[in-house]
Amino acid sequence: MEALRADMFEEICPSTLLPFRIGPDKWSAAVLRCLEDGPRRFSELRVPLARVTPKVLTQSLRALERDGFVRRTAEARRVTYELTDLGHGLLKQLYVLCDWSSEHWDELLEAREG
Amino acid sequence: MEALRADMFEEICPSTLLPFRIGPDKWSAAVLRCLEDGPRRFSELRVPLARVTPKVLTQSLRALERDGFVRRTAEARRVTYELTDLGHGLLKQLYVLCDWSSEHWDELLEAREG
DNA sequence: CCACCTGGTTACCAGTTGGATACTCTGAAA
DNA sequence: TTTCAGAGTATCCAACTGGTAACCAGGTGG
Repeated sequence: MEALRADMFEEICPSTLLPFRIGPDKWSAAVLRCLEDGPRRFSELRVPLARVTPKVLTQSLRALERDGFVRRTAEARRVTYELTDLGHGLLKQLYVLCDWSSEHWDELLEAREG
Repeated sequence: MEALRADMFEEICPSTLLPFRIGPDKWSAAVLRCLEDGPRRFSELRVPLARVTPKVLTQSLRALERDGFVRRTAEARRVTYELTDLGHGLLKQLYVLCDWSSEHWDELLEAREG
C-alpha cells in the first residue's frame, strides 16, 4: 500500500461498494492494508483509521489476532501489531478480489445505480 | 458444483469458518453456487437451501439481482433465476478464495481452536 | 507532584440482519 | 368448486454489529 495518510478510509471510500468482505469484521480489510508494510503501533493505526474508534479498532485487532492473521507484541510502553504469514496471504486474496472488481468496475457500478 | 442435494448448507457447513463473505449478505455465496449449473426456480433453490426461510431467500435473491449478479425471469406460472456474466465472475472469485482457504485450512483451523 | 501520552476499557445505545411463524395471491388441476 | 402448488409477503422479534462518550492505569518528562 502507499504510505499511510490521515483518514484514508472515509465515508466515500469506494471499498464500501465492493461485493465482499475479507476478515472477521467491517474494518479488517483496512487494518490488514495498514499493516502491509510492517509492524505498526496502536496509535499509528489510529491515524489512517481515523474514523474507527479505539474500542472498535481493538475489537478488530483482537479478532484478527484470534484468527491468526495478526500478531500482537507488547514490550514495555510499546505495543506493535504485525501481519503473520497467514495475514499476508489473506491480504493477497484481498488484492485478487480488488483486481477483479476494478476490471468489472463499470458493471458493478452500473448495477448499483441503474 | 456437484448436484443439488437437500439442505446442503447445514449448521456445521465449514464455509461458516471461512474468513470472508462474498456477495451482499449471508446466503449470497450459497445461492450463487446453487445457480452455477444453470437457471433454477425459486422452489428448486429451497431444496438445497432448506434452512433459509422464503423471506430471507427472497431478500438475498433481490439483493443479488440489484447488484447485477442474478437475473430474474418471470413467465406465467414460472419464475427462474440465473447468473449473469458478472455473477459467474463473482462465483469464480469465491472459488479462488476457497482454493486459498483449503490450502491453508490447517492454519486457519488451528488459529480458531488454539 | 502533576500533567501527559499510550493503549486501551466500560457502559450504553441504535441500526441492521436474520430467523420464526403465519398468511396471501394466482392460475391450473381434479 | 375446491384444492393445490408456486412464489412469494407480512409481522414480529432476538441477536449481532458498530458507534458515542467517557473513563482509566501505568510509565515519563518537567
